[in-house]
Amino acid sequence: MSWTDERIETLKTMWEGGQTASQIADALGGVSRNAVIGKAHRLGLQARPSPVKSHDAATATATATATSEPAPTPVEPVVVAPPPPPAPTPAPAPEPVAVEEDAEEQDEPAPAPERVAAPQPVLRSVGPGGFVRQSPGEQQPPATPAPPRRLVPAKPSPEMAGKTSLLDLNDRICKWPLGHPGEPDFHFCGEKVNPGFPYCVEHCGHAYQAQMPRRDRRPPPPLPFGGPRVR
DNA sequence: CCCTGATTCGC
DNA sequence: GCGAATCAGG
Repeated sequence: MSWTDERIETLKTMWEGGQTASQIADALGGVSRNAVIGKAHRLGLQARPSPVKSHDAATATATATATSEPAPTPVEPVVVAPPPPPAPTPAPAPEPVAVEEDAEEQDEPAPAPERVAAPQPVLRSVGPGGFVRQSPGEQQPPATPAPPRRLVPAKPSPEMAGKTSLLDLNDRICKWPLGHPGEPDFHFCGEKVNPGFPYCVEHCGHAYQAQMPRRDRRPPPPLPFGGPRVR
């Protein structure tokens, strides 16, 4: 298997969406999770909570040098760290998007300085790919979940006529994917969104459900990015 | 044991 | 560039 554009796209989308390497690996099929991780790194995607990465010093010194001098006692032994700054910075910065030449819409650019403090209960949502997403109030602002990248050529085929293509996506239409990318009739729902959400009311119903049962292994719902093609 | 991601290194 | 082997924490 080789890393085609489409597979790389899927990898990025899933990786940034918080999927584990294993999940991505067998969603793609034909690659090991190691391959996925390797590729992700080569792509510069990274920066994800890893269980293994702390290499802070302090591990070495500990090993008892029988003779005193347990610690040089750096200045300020017990001073508690200063109060944490507010800065509610969402960690993953999905890299600045380059493609966005769209003429300014006639409405406000929506700097949205004030975040609507949505009293979201601890509610996880499961996206169209069957993967867990953050609740809108929790972290991800009501923005496009998938990279606003150009996946598909403009409107190559007549089949696309009347369909909502990637290019038609904007902040107020439902981005629920229908079909698989690459397939001739792949398009998006296109309904008017449920304000504050990336999907229309109906699809929000699908997207946002309490994640109740055990975190079982991948359910088989259709992936939005052309999941495990037949192997 | 299982899982996870990170790194290395021969190809 | 690729990914198996290996490492290492949870």
